[in-house]
Amino acid sequence: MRYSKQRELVMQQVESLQDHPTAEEIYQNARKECPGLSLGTVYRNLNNLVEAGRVRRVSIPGQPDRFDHTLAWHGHLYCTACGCVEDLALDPGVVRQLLAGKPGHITDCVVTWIGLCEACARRAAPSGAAAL
Amino acid sequence: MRYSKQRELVMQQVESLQDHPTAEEIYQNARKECPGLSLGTVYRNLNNLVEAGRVRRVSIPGQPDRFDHTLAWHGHLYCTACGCVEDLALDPGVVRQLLAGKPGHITDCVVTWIGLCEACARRAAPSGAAAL
DNA sequence: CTTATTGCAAAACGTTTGCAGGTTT
DNA sequence: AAACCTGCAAACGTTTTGCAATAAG
Repeated sequence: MRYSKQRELVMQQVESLQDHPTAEEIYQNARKECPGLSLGTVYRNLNNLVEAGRVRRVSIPGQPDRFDHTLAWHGHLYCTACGCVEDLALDPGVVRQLLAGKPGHITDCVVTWIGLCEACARRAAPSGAAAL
Repeated sequence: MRYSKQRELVMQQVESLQDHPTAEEIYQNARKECPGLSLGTVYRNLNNLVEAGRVRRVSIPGQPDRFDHTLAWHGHLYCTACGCVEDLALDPGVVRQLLAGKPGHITDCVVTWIGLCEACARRAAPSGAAAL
């Protein structure tokens, strides 16, 4: 893979916008530093970086793909209220159990929680009310 | 929700094509019994049925949505070789741990395994060779 | 000099929607 | 008759692609 200003810029954006940006968000931010940048190039470079293992793709059902600079295994919480995506760690024991004794040949396991993030949950049930 | 021939036909297809059909597959099959059926109607009815809780939507990253008649909680294995999607049960203890102690207010948890199904894994590593 | 990479625009893809007409209740 | 549902076709949002021009090695 040959060096390119655009690719490094995309990489930097994924690292600095740590909140799992979409391609569009990366494009809008990167354009400030490189006005001629095109959205197609952002997509192409995100695919390059994912394939090279420098970036992870985060797919949330019904949403555009997001991109994550954290390479270590983790899951994501998608908040249906504010739309944010938060990293959620998983106990190593649970991860082991998730992968153990499965048929076939597992190469990856994606875990996504759907619900409200902590801030939105607090907003929804203010006065210390029980939150399921 | 008012009765309609088309909706019941879509429901039947999800039940009889038990291998998590896509909207397109449901459309192609249902058209044999109802030639005038349109793809838009299939999508509209799948959305109705999902909203009514009679059908579950299965989202696999980078793939068109699939639909599942099994309502009980379970995960899916997506085979990158043949493209099939298989149900995979999860130990109730693991499910409890997946949901316990999470911040916010979790309403659902999606678990998807990526790899090879049993048949494709056997094909890839024939003579009893170690798999992973 | 060779070939990866770019910007652009068009197209692909899965899915949704507006509308006029047909069905269900 | 009122409300819902349909087929059709156009539109949508996201992502990919073909191309001629540019930049990297």
